[in-house]
Amino acid sequence: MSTRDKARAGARPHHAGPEELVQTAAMARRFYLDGKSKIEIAEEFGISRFKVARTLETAIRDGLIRLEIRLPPELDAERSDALRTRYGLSHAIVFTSQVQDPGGAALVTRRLGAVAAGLLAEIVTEDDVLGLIWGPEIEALGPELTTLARCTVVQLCGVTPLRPVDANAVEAVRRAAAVSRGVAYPIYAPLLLPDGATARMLRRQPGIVEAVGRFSQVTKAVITVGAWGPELSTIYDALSDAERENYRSQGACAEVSGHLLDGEGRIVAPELTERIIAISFEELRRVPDVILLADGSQRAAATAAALKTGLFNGIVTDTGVAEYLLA
Amino acid sequence: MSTRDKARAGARPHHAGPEELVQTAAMARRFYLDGKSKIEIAEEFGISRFKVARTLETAIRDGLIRLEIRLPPELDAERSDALRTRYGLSHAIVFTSQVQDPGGAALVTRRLGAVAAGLLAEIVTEDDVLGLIWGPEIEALGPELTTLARCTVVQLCGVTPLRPVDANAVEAVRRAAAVSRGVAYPIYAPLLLPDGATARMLRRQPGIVEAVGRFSQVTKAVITVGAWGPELSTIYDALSDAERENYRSQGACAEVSGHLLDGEGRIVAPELTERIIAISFEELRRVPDVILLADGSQRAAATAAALKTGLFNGIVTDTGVAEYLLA
DNA sequence: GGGCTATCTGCTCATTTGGGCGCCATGCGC
DNA sequence: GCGCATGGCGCCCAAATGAGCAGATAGCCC
Repeated sequence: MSTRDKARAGARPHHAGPEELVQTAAMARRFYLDGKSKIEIAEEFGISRFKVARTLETAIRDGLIRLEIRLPPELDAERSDALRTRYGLSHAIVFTSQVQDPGGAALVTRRLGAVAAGLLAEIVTEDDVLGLIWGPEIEALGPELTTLARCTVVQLCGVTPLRPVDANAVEAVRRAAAVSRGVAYPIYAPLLLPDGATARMLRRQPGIVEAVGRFSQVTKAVITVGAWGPELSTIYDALSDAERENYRSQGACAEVSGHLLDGEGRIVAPELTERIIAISFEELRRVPDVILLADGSQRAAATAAALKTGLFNGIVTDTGVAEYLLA
Repeated sequence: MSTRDKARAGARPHHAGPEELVQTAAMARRFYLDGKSKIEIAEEFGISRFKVARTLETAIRDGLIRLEIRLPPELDAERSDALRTRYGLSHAIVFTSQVQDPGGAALVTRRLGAVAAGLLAEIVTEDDVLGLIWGPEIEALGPELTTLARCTVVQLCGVTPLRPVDANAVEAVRRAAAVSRGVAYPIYAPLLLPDGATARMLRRQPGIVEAVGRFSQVTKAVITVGAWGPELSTIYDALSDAERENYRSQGACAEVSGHLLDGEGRIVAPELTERIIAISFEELRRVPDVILLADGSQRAAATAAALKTGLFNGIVTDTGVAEYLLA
């Protein structure tokens, strides 16, 4: 009879009869849903277990049986996985962004905040010291935080409110601490100062030294990346035109925690480092989990540069950026 | 951290974070689609293989991963399987019927013919001797036959054309033989005769004895079931009103191969058996594969009775009948 | 604070499973 | 008609897997 099967089948497509279809479906249900073993199924249908295995195999290959992975629609499992594998990350979450959405940049940032809040709720434990940088993504994160283990929260840099919405700049840190019922260490100081001396002096000020002194204890840091352009970087916006152009000519492409990076992730303008109040790359490198928040295609190249620093083992980003990173 | 998971999880639903969702999705893809082993996956994600197993397990349980079995829409895999299991059949195929379809009885019969033709194409081999009873379902089967192994085809009963469409009563046998390029043994004689003597005489006639003599060689028989009512049974339609009522009072409920059955599948009116030209139950019992074609809810009870004879190891029927049989 | 419970975790061992192999029947080209 | 290629089939054996178990840990109730 099986010989006839072959004869009837002809070429590859193997025109299956109703009996075979129904039987295959039954075997698939038995195996995948009822959890029966192939041996049991073979006995039930009076065939060899190898036949069962091959039947299911070809059924999957021919698409008769399909595996559907249902995920909240805002999560992009495929790109998340690709990103994680490609960049060797521990955490990689890509959420879907409607690229064509016109004024949607702010909306994308809000969704980033929600996803990042979910991630923090998931991975932060009581023993963690959570560090938050300052930036629009962090501000979007704040309101979305609803659950958090009782951890300490440390602000990782000063703030330079330039836009009205920045008024609640340190709000995220306070909000995180409130949600987690933990201790908060905000930094009430500008991110960028006129010179290194001022910055050094400020770092020793009470209320600031408490936070800065805890940089080395941070176990999970959430960092944003800025691109070298207006409204895309807190540092860029705080500099003069001449400085902006100067650094651009030096190849500045991205900004991470107040540090400027070129396209290869190397620090340019080390002198700027003196003038900021922010966690350093050396300190960041000792943090077990450093998660990069990056949204918006305008920041795609900057995100790539940031990843090249090797500082990050986690990323939360949108489809657009992910596609750039995977291209 | 896992302890926090539990704390955060709260009750059963386990509100999963994005990281977990994405990771689960990645593991599912690795395991089910890429064919990686759980051990490999465990190594890749830095967890134990047990954790991988449990993650996938709960993902399936919670519906995050779903197995979709795609089948031609006319086939009802679930009921086919249920029928097969419940009645211990080798072949059970249920096709979907639109019950509310008003004049759809004929349409259902046509679909039954198509499905049955597919089944025969699938299971009949060169070595088989295919036996076909006479009835509306068989007539619907004929035109649908397009592929058939080179088998011998034997008609299993005489015909009593009462309706115009019955003119081509033996057409199915000829058609089957033509498609299979095999030998046909039709029976040009009435199914029901006035008395046993006539029937016995006819069975010895040349052209009839060839077919009747081959009843014992049949390896696959296709049988229909009639209900005890007008237009539902070839025998009923051929009897007089008095006889109909007589047999009804004896409990006649179904008609199979010219034999009347009560609700329990027992033969009533054995005297009628003398008057027919049709394969007997004894002969039928020796046929390895006996497939029942039953369509239309009017025949549901009759089908149940027929199955109780234990003659059948296969059935092709529609959803309505299947539901009755499973109720 | 102290046990108790529920849960998660990884382990051992028996079972299940798949890759690769040879066997056999069939179809095909010579 | 006859070898040869092809594909299905089942088996061997090593790898993969699951069931059940024991330890650990945190939450919880008294």
